[in-house]
Amino acid sequence: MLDPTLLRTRLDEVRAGLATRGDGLGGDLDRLVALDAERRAILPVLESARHARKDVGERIARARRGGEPVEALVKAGQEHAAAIKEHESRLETVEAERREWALKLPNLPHASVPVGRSEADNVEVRRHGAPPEFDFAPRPHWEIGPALGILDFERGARLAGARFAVLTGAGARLARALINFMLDLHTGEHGYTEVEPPFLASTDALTGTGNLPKFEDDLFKVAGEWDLYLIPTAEVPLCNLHRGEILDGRELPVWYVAYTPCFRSEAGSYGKDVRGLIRQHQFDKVELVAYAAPDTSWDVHEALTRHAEEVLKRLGLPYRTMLLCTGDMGFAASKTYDLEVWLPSYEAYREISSCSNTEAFQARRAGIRFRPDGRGKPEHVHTLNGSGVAVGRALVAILENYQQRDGSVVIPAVLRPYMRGLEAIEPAGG
RNA sequence: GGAGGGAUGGCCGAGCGGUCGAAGGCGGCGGUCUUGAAAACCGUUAGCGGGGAAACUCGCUCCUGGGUUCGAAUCCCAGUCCCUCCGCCA
Repeated sequence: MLDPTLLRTRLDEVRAGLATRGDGLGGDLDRLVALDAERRAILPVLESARHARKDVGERIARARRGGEPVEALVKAGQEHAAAIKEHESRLETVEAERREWALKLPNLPHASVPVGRSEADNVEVRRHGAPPEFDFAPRPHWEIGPALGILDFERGARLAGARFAVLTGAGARLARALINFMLDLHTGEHGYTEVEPPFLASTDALTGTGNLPKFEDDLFKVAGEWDLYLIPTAEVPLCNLHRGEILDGRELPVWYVAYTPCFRSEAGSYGKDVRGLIRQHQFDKVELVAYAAPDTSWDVHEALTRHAEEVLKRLGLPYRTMLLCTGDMGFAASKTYDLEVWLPSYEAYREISSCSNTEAFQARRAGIRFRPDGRGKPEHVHTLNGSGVAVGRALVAILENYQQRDGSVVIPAVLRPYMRGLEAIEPAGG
């Protein structure tokens, strides 16, 4: 949610900022501003009516104690009550519509974000490692995995349909090794607190992060009388951990990391990445979330991005860091870095992590505030999130970048302790 | 799934439908006493939104949402969460 004061006082800037996202929402803003003005007009009228009612109530109590007649006062009270009811219902109507509009507006891009229309306008900020050079024809992971007997798409489909896969043996173990390696790195060296949250979330939680009301189609909803969805990312539970709370500013920033499976219906992505593990309905991810005071959140954003990069560095995977342009950013983000890992099968860098600062956008929706010095007026915190990193895509990157001529796949050194010392996954008996 | 009990300020805990935003205690803060501290004593201490330069002032807030009433922490209905017992279960 955008700052309502900003909407009131600097409408033109907001309009210009949102336009760079290319969502095309000029008229929406006018309606929103009108509703806001209407709300603010009703409020003082309603409040003075309430005051009058309260006043009459006290006079009745006093009259009664003094044994005086109260009929006229009661009559006046009834009239006030009727007026209040009327104003309240009007306010309710206006407020409901205002909120509906407000929740559908995306975040304003930060000034340092390049203006652009699509992926093509993103800016590379740094690069690490170089794509491997093979002296044989490298194969894509959807051939390597099944050949090694560690990855099975047919059986995934048998269990749940298209875009589901099964990992077996060393494949399953590799996924678990990646999860444990990442969690150990972030908790042990980067200072994160590990969380194991519910894997389902309520409408309120998903509204807090910005997934609802606009993107319900991307979610799996639980059938029956449940107000629950499968989480599309651990960002949802981690950002809602402190929903409705007032934090102590002296304890900021706070850092959370969680491993969870993630579930996305990927509606609207038909035909994209149909082969392999790149785009699945279910995938594992280790997610980083930070709550920061506004004056440090941009430093925290850089730090969090570096924490995600460290995973790729230690895994020895070549990657580059991209600053997303205005047109390619997610709904809640004010600024986003994507980490893209080299995938030989695509002969391209593909997204493996996305690190965003949402500033107060989510905090305003979710009511997360802090008191700077532990006292005084609460302000909204800034929330940040980043994949640290996507497990499925990391597994893909390892299979493809570490493949050998004989069909085996070398295990990156940092993962071997998690693989009982296994140095490579061999074709024969894994 | 069945049967009960509960939700009040930072915490504990009172609260006949009418100056109740709420007794009392603890904790916190300020002070007296003391070389210093403790103890004791005195005072003070909820949040949110709006108006005002300020003193101050208006509204909302006793789990949430409805209802009854001139007036609800208090009465009625629905829901959420927590606890105990039974059943079931990893």
